[in-house]
Amino acid sequence: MGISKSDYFSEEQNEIASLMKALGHPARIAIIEFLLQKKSCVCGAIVTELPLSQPTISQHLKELKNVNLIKGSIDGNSICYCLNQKTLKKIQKYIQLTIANVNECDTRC
Amino acid sequence: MGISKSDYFSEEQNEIASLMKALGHPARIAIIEFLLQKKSCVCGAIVTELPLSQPTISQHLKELKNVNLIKGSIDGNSICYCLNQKTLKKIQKYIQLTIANVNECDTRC
DNA sequence: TTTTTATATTGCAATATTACGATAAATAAT
DNA sequence: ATTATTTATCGTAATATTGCAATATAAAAA
Repeated sequence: MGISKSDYFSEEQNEIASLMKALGHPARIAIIEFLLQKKSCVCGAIVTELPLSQPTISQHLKELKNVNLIKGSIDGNSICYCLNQKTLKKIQKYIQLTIANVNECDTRC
Repeated sequence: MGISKSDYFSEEQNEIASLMKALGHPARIAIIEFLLQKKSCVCGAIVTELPLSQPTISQHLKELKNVNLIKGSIDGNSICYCLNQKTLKKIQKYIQLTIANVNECDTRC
């Protein structure tokens, strides 16, 4: 249906899935990487950097903002976006606590 | 358009985005977590565990398999799915090399 | 061989995502 | 005050995702 039954999963599972989903587009990965390099954090610079139109970038920024991966602050005429350390650390921590200790398949497989 | 201009981004950006996208659904997060706990790695067990129909689970498993997050091996009548350590490590490494060293916004923000 | 069990595939409806032109809104510059 | 600049929003078309019933497939059990 295109609807995901989020009620059936834990809050953490839903939250992590939301964050992963937000990172699940190359443009948004590129935005995150751009902000990590801190070349600039002004929206216009991102629009210049990426091969997408201004409305499209604005939409991607909104999605990243919706899950608190970035935050934007008004800076005169323009808007300065920067990464939300707290949320990124949350992802990192999740990866550490789960994925980090995978083992090879045991004999059952 | 629903089409993402993947040609415009780097191979790594596209690959990471694909992996994140595959993790961008609570059911698939739940599947990964289930396999991490290794209660069992047979498909049927996952169907029993999750509140989704068998075809839906099968579809989610297919998506995880498509990006090499899991691999399945035939075990008689059933199929044993297990995590692909290599791919999970790739995610972990990416997180380490990027997200892990975020700093707070500087004076420009 | 027939039946059961386990998983995959097909087909389809509902919804979501992606992209962008046009336009709005809001501040800056002239 | 007018114009330019910057970002957001609206509207819309194209495509993708999600979910499941029905059905197919394939091995196991009877």
